[in-house]
Amino acid sequence: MAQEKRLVEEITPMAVDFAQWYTDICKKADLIDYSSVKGCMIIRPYGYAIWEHMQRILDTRFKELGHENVYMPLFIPESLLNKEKEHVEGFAPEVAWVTRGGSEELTEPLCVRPTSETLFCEHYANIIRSWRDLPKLYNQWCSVVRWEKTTRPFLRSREFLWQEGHTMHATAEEAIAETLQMLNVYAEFHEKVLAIPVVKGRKTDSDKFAGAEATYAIEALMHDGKSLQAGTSHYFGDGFARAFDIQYADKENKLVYPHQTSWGCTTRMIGGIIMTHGDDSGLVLPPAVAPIQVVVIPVAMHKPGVVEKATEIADRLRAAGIRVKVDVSDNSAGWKYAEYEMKGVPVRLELGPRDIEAGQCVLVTRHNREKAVVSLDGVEAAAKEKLEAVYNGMFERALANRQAHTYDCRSAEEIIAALEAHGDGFVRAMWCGEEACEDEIKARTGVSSRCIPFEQEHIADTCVCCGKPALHLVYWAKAY
RNA sequence: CGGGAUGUGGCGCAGCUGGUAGCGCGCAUGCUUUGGGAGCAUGAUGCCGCAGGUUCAAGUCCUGUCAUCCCGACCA
Repeated sequence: MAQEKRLVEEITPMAVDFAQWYTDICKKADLIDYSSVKGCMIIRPYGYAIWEHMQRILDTRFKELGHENVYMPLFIPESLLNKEKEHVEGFAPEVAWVTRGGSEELTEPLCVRPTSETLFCEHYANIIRSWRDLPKLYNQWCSVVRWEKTTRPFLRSREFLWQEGHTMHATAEEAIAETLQMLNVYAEFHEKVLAIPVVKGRKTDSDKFAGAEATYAIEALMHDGKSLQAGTSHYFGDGFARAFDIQYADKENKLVYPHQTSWGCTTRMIGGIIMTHGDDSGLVLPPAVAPIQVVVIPVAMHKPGVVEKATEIADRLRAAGIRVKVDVSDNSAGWKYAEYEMKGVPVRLELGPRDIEAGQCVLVTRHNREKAVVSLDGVEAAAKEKLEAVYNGMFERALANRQAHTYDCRSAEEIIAALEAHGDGFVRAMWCGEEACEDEIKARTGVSSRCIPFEQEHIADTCVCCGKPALHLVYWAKAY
């Protein structure tokens, strides 16, 4: 029996082993391969194509908002990295160093950038002279290196791809507005493009970026109830400007310090897609970033006219602006169904001799496997409708999952009980603002503070930990 | 970085008290098939993760190392 043979045994079920399920998808959907260096993954064409769509959409948005792309060097001299105290203390433990060039020891070690604040600052110090030079709205797409101890594909690799925006502004107000604007860009990108609902908020001081005055982040809840920080935006005040001696002459000809921001998001978002939308059959891709939006599967391919018709339909869809692949390989139709489900293709179009005769085809949406028979006349519009339906279905399902796993708690005991009863998820609880309470909650319940959400609610008067008057509602969760 | 597990054809695994490496899937070729991972036939593919050591002899024993996974501490 086919059942005994378990032909479809590619992916470990989520319920059996979530981490293995995740890794299986990364490998079996052809997103990545491992390399010979720990934590450095090979992003394969299918995975990279997803990243390219993310890049294209974000880059367009950044440019609409006035940002310009630049490229900064890969290396940072040790002395430059050391200029801002908190920054270097935060990053030093995970920095990779180059100490030799060819056969010569370098007189000064070079750090492989873990982030580029220092490089941008050094440059800004040279080019910002007058209030007329502001704002500076720079962004770069690059990879950075952080020598992580525990690594996982997309979620935590030693080298990862990202974009980092670094901006300089005349006033604090303007810089803060930029910080929040970019956080909103990220939030909107996640919700409208990736179909991942996010919580926007501010990080607590203990979780702040090294050297930042305030760090804002978006947090998304994954299938296993853990939270993924999916994008961050930092406000630096003039701290780096002072450390790097960046000054400009304002309109009164006084020398003043500009105010700075930085913001970034990474290939980690691909991990977020996997863990938000994936299922036991594999990846489920948001249509907007899917390398293949519609896969056309000719059924009974050997019969005359089937391949021709499938190709014709594919051409029509392509002409309508849809990313299409028609699979004419000699695998069976069933094999192809499974294959493209594994790869998360949002819509499958089945076309066989009976369909052709009837002037119709079958459209199957990946996220819920619903089949619909549609007329070949106007198949373009039908496919677009389905892509829209996939997006909507994905977002609603992810939102419902988050709501089902968000718990309001008033004590550590309630937190423990809620997680025990309903599984890991977001805990919403009031906090007094003391780091000691943050630490204690983490020690007692396992959840750490994720963010202080912009959308505040007053669900209790007192801190969930110490019972003193509460300052904020905080989202807590186990985190990636 | 601490605790645990695992490295054997592309993938999944077997290989006992050391004795010249095997199975399933996949892959190649041919024929028959094709609406949910097709069948038969023939065939190819191994520095047993890597480096040392013990031994007449190492996939097997010992040491080290690298990688992957899990649990902690740290982090996008």
